[in-house]
Amino acid sequence: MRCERDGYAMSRFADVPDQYDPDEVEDRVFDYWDDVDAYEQTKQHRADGEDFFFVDGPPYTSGAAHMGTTWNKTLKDAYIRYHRMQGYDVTDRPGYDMHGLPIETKVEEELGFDSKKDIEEYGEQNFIEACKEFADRNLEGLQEDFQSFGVWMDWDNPYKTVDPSYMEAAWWAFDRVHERDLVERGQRSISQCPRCETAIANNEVEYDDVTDPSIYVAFDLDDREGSLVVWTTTPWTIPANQYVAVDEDGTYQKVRATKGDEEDVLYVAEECVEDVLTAGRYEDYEVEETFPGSHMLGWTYTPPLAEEVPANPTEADGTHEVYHGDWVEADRTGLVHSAPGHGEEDFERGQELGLPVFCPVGGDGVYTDEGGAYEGQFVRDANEDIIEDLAGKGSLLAEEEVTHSYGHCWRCDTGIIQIVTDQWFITITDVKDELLENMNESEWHPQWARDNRFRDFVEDAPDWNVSRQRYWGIPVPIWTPEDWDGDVDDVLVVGTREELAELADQDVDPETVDLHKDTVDDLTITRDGTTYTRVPDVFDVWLDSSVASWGTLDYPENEEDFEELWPADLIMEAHDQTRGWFWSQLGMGTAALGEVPYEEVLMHGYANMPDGRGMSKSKGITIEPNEVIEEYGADPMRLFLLSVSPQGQDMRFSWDETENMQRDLNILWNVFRFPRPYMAMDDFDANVPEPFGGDGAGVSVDDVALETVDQWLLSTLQRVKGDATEHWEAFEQHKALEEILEFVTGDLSRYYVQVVRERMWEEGDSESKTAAYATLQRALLEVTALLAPYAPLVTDELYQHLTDGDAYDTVHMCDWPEVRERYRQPALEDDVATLRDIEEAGSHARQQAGRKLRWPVTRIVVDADDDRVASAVRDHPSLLRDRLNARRIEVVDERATTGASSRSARAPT
RNA sequence: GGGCCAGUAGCUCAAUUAGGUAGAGCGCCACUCUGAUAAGGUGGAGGCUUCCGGUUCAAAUCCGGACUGGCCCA
Repeated sequence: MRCERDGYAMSRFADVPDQYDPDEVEDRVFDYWDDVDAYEQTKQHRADGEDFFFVDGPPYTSGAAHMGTTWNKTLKDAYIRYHRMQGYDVTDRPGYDMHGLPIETKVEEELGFDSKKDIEEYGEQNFIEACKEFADRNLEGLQEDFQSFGVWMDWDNPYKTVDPSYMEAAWWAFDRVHERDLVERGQRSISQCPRCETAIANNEVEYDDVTDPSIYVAFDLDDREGSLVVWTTTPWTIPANQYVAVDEDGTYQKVRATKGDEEDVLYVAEECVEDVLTAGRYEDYEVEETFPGSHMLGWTYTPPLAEEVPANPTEADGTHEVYHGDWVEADRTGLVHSAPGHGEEDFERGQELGLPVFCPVGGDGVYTDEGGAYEGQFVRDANEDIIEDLAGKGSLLAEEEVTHSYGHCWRCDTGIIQIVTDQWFITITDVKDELLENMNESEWHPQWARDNRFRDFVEDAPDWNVSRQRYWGIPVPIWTPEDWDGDVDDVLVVGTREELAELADQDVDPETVDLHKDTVDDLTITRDGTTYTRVPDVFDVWLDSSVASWGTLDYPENEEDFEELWPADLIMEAHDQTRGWFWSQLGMGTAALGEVPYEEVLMHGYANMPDGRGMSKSKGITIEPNEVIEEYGADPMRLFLLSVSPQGQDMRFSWDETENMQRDLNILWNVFRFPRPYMAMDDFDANVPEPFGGDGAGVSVDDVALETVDQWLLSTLQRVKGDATEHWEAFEQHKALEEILEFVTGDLSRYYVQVVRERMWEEGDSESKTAAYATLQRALLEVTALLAPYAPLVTDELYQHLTDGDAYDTVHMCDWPEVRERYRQPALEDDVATLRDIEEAGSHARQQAGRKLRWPVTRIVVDADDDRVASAVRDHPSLLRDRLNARRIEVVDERATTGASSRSARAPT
């Protein structure tokens, strides 16, 4: 038994503050939770329940919780609480995504770094340490943020993607993927951030409008008069030109054009002739020939910058020729300058054609010595020289500017460049069918998210470039032999710390080894006389969270939980994760284990501003969760967040609705407070049934003579519980909330309390009064439990009062309220609905007649238009009589009266 | 540029599944009550259902097209 704690007195029916003050409730309940270890007790309480494996999508530790993460964690918390109340032993380990380029760039900013050189000078180890500190700092902030609105997860034991045990989960998975022959090293055209000097994934590219040169260039044909006209916005790729692509089915023309004394013969697509010649400021032209693109295949030309860039393999077979390209459209000129060393399509077609890959640009965006005349220049800076050189040779037909959307690094906003480099891939395109099959094994809410959005993404997904040329990440666990020829079968992939210790030439303690780059880079492996060294890359940070479903269980270090729990029963994230975590988990799960690692997905939306705009911290367009908590409280904020659909649709934050939620909680508070003085006076022995943590003693609704309205309330409550449960099971907790709140404000407050007030005022012993007490007690207990997942703080305080501390230590240990069929009386619910309508009509009549409710009237005449109305009145005469303060209620058959509408009541005679 | 989702009262949402006069709660205004009073009661204002076309006796709903917002992709 508890008694008093820090002024939180529990004596029966006493000390309930007059008003609902969310701030004070929060203070009291947070302290109380600490005092009684409410969270630990609740978990312990369900320890023997059926397992429910929820996996937390780890938020990235580069900032504070915003409204989106707040909504996300509130949803997770509510569903975890609901499942616990349903008896499940729920896995609730929170996670944090702590590696990656975003943190590196923030740390670089803090340290005032501009490039990789600064990092190298500072020292890899120091830099990694700084990144870890940064991530840890933010993690602490997030933990506090999440707890500030009552989220119950295992805060003492979060999974961190930077812990060796977690990193090992990624190594293990990658080893599996390698065993399944899905790891490949190869050249690909990738997006490269020249500032961060690393490859970035397509989904890390952000598109912004920029102004670029727009040039038309003539490539002189070798064996015939005239030139091919190509168009590009990246003059810096001209040095790497290898071929020109046309559409073999398109229509092209040979045009003889003149300006002044000058005469040029140009080849362009028919549809583009007009525009090209206008751009080139030609005065006149004549079409000499019209033919399909196929006619031009095999024509050769001399690249205009051959002299400036001698390294361009001009002599190689098949270079500087015209080929067909599927992607070519009659846009601009209809002939596409192609550089297999840069563009993705250019590269792939070039591979098909067996053309050399010539990329004279380094990872920093600077021309290498292969860049010839442009060596040492940053590509964008070289544009000017290149355009000038082209003009000098008479190859520049036109120079304009164009504003178009262009890819930028998601972190540092530097314009990306396409270059071909060696990267490590997981070739998920080899298991595309399996991915699609596995995808269908998972159930999504809403379903269209899977069948439209996600399917499209999976179908189009290219191989996954998992390597990054950076520092703060999980090192790629590949060791390559000296003089490696590039065959992946010859590399060593290390799957665990144990294995690393066994293989490494140096002493490694698997218990304490840190797996970060600064540690493992120095480790070598010698096998059969050959020394292997680690590749320098780290993993794409998306790979980190892709292994969360086993990383959260510390697998492979701990095998037991994995065997029992995996795959996840449920995950829930916002719709941006279709390309993110939903995808990376499916990809990694399939590649490593052949399975999708989650069974159910709840995909919610984004938290937008009240006017519908997206929130943006950098633009200062945000509403911060702590502002809302300060203004209206944590419970009201949660109630609002949980009052909107969690299925795919964006939410507009609403201050008004949050205020309404506070108002509704205030009504609940008032209803709860109302009977307490009377109960105290009568020393009412309140009952707390066992599912609510009590011993079942005291006066329950089964021990008293329930009156009609009591029975009605209990019946309605059963309906609400039934509906609420159905809504929760369908992942529509917002509909459940709406019904519960409607019950509280509409049924409990507005009707039941009004009806039973007079019974409370009866002096001395009264069966009727006791029945009302028991009914209210029961209804309040159940409502409190129903609202516990939504408003965990205030409901716990109400619960303490309702149980007088003589039950569980927290409402969150209660079972989810069950429907009791024996209390159901649908006919009575209908009758009372009718009576309430009549009462309303009666009140109206009184109002119009100027007779206040305190003045009794001798009779009220109900003009019934059907039998059900008539019988409702006849079956419950006293209820209506009391409500309308009439001596007599009469029902008149509709045929006997005229002019009155149905269910109307006439006041007074 | 392409895909998906959304657009209904001041706010949050119903009604769209199978076309049939657009509803609720809150907020607002007026009146009222006063033994839960930041509660309760009665009445009221408030909508060309984003816009434009089409199908139909009939469209918020079905079809086509725009616009706006969100996410994703290029």
